[in-house]
Amino acid sequence: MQITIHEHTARLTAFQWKVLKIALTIPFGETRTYQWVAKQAGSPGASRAVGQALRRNPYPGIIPCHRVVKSDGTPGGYEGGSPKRKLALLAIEQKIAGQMRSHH
DNA sequence: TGTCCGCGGGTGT
DNA sequence: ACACCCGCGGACA
Repeated sequence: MQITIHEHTARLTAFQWKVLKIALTIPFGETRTYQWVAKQAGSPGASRAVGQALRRNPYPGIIPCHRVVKSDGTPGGYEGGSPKRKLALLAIEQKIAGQMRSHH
């Protein structure tokens, strides 16, 4: 069975889809900044708009919006303003990534 | 730290 | 067309 994602079904704009697809390319255990995502999307300076797009992430858990953090090192927003879960997810990912490396 | 302002895309009216 | 909203960024104190 073939699955096709129709972009209009989730009511997201082209820019928002672009942002979500870019988020998918961030490797496990790593982070990028909102600014970085904005540049990848071809709109440097649209970092706030990136936040808006990530907030509308229709596939939480699949699209790793938690890997996008602020440029000053603080985590930035997550699921209605709880950075705790965001930090916890990142800590887990980084721990697992480290174990994977040591096992080769 | 906290505050302030510019920013660019989105949403409602 | 307009006003208002933001999961931001950079500057400055």
